Amino acid sequence: MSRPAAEPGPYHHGDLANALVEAASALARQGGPDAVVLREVARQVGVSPAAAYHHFANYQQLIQAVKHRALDLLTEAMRAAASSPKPPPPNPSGHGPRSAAAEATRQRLRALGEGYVGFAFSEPGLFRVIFGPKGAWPVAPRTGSDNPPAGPFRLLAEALDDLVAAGGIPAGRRPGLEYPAWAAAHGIAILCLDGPLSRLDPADRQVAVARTLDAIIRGL
Amino acid sequence: MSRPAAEPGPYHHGDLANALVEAASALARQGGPDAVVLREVARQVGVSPAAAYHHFANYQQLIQAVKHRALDLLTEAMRAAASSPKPPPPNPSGHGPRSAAAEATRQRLRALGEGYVGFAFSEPGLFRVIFGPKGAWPVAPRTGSDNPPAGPFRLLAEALDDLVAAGGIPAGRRPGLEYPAWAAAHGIAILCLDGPLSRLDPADRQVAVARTLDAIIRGL
DNA sequence: TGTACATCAGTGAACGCGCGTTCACTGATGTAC
DNA sequence: TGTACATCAGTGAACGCGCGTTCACTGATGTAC
Repeated sequence: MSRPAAEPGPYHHGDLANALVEAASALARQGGPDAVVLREVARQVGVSPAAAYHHFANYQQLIQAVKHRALDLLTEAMRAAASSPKPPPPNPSGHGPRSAAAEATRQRLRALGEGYVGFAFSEPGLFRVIFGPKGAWPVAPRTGSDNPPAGPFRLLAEALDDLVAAGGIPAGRRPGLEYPAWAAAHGIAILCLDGPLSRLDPADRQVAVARTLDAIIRGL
Repeated sequence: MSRPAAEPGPYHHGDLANALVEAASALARQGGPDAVVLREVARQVGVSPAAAYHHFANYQQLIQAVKHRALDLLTEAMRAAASSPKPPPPNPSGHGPRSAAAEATRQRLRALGEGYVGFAFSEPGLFRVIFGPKGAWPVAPRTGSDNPPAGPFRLLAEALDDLVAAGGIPAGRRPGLEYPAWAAAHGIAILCLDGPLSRLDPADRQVAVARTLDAIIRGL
């Protein structure tokens, strides 16, 4: 873990604040929230622990910055997953024909979920920092808020709005649908990551995720 | 936190192992995993920290016992919620009539979910211990296992089997349905407890839970 | 029924660890005259 | 153009904390004879 400290650079670092956040994020990637230790962050940058206090009031501010950064990455992962074109699956039996527009939107919604869960699996450390106990949430997402902050919640809300517009779900059922959608994706992610499903082998895990997204989209 | 130590009892406690687990569980109830501190547990019981080592090999064994106990309570809460009789809700519009047996089973499934989430809200400390990072999971729940260990997972699996038997879902869709059901319940619980939804006021939270259970049961 | 003795279940002090944070300080930088 | 000086951004040592764990010990218990 503790590499030999970087060779001493110039006395003034120049951009220590960013360097600290960067190093802290790297530690978070590898080891989650518990690995984000102020002293170790300073060590990585090659600076004394006290130096950090010229740029952050305390530890909370540092971890908060890491959290913010990780949340941005999660948002970006979801956006990328949803915008990469995917062929629609064969029409599922038993429910008759559906509108192509609705099906496409549903597919995009599913891709958002896959992006979310995929990020959790590919960046478990960052995912744990985002939802871990350290640091507060920037803004409380609220249904019906006129302008929710950009992020996973807004992407989800917009996709659901689109699905209503495409006729995929009755408008009367729209309010509060973010909750089940988010809960399902988050639930399967966290159960597989840190919960009792963490012992599933990758194939079974894949199945669990697919079943979950299938079911929740069917149920919206 | 640290009350004045209990008055010294007899030199030999008599049932220190149980007393330690009990005290540790009480701390867990109030403060979650982080509150389960060996030294504090010993303090509560009125015994030196070293005494614990005559009954537990190490801290892991102690927290494991607490986890086990909490898991039993969760199981019991679910069982109780599912067995208390509830009148079926008015037939939801739009999907035509359903068999009464299926509807009753669906209702029981929902009650299981409510029991799960209700436990998370009424015993957040214990819930966090169950799913927290400390201590390992007793047994990995696996779909298709012949005899899964008693617990939430088995209750869920049985209810789903019953729903198939009652004709509530096609048998072909049964495999792996535990995952979406569990994920949805767990997801909404953990998002409301420690996640970004923790700022919802109780009424909104109630709505979020209801929507989630509605959607996932509809989607199974 | 009494006594020696092995065993069990406690004590109290200490160890080593790593943390976030503070303190008085000093080296580097840039601006006013 | 050079110099005094305020300000900024580092240093290194230390503080206080609480943790899990170990150690040599001692008091209580129960069993064999």
